[in-house]
Amino acid sequence: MRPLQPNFSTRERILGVAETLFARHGFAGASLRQVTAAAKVNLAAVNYHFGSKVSLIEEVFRRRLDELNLHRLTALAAIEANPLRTLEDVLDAFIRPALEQSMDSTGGTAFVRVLARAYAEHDERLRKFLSDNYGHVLREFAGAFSKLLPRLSKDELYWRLDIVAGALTYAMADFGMIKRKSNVSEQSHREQSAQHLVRFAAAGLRAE
Amino acid sequence: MRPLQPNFSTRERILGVAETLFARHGFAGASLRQVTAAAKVNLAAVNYHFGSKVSLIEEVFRRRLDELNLHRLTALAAIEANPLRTLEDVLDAFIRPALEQSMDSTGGTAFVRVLARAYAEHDERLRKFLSDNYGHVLREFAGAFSKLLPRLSKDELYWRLDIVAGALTYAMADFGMIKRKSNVSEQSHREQSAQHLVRFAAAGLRAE
DNA sequence: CTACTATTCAAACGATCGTTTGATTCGTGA
DNA sequence: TCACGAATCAAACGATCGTTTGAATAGTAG
Repeated sequence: MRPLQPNFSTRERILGVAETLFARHGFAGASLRQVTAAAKVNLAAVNYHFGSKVSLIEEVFRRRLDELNLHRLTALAAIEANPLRTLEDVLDAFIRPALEQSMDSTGGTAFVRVLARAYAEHDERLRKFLSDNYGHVLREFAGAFSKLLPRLSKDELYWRLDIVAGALTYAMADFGMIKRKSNVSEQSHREQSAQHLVRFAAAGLRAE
Repeated sequence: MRPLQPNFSTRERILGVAETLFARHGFAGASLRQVTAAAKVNLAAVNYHFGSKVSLIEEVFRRRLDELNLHRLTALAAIEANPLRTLEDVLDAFIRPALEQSMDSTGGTAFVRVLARAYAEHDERLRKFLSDNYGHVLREFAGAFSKLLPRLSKDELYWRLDIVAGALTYAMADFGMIKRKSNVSEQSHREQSAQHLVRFAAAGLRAE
């Protein structure tokens, strides 16, 4: 038995369905009744396993972001060991883990849309949660970019990184016209996406 | 008297407050009771003047987008008359009207955040409404970009325009780290923003 | 002034929200 | 087998949701 260890199946099923429905209808728009019905679990299971809807939302983020940002930092560390590293390398260290995760079989596709929603939400609690738990990752990358773009002022760099983050979030969420052609695999589609984003972002960061 | 012309004050007050609260809490997150309370009007006034919450949301978009896209098309037409037009000119025609509107005194700041939410929402009805009413504007701009980027395939162009749109939406919504310094005017802040966005987007579109 | 419509208002509708409760079932250690 | 905590369940809580109703008020045309 696993005392104090909540039922894995129920807990994971709730997290997966919540991720999907939060991506589709937003945090306020997806109700716990929809979530639990789709997950085929009892309504009370959410409060039993997570305590509240807010905690469930935070856990949806934690489950993906812990792994994602670990991969990002690992990739960044590997890049920084190379003295010949380029802007494209650093961008790739940031973008590729996100695209790879969004490709995984356990439904990471929905999570990038949840992330996009988080950007759109101005909810103070959610922003504080993300900043408290993952702000250091963004700070590390900002430092790496700063070294590679010495001619940019700090303000200017932040300006551009903000745009890059927005474009990345937007593109990854698969908004708009980007549609995968049926004759290219999901794998190569993501590979192309990463190359596009890296090239586009590098050009923007280097402009002028 | 103005028969069939709803009370201007009440109607406008609802639209303004709704825009602010939709930007802050989302379409599902902002209730009609919050809206009408903040607007100091009766709860039933929303259904009286707009019919439903969905219609109110659409009217919030229509009020701003009619004017915004008119300005965009006007600016584009002026640009296209010039045979020496550049990519930056077309981008400016798209970006500047949005930034100018977000600067106006009647609270356009909130609207760009509503727009960002609309991008994040996957709501089919809302997407169809926007596509039906304003899709032709995007199509016109895509044509203008296409002429200036003849070496890009149609797919490649759409890829990049999608990223540009994402970056623009994100940046305009004032997300992340971009903060106006207290010693620069709102006017020059927006001017700088437009220049940043145009420069960044042009570099990305021209890359490779 | 009167008649009529446009508008505002308080109140209530049924539905759904997140959360809590208390009983029941499950699963294992002793 | 028994006991006990973990987990699930149906049911209900009060609150809030969007919407509707019917009466009260405002404001003008005749």
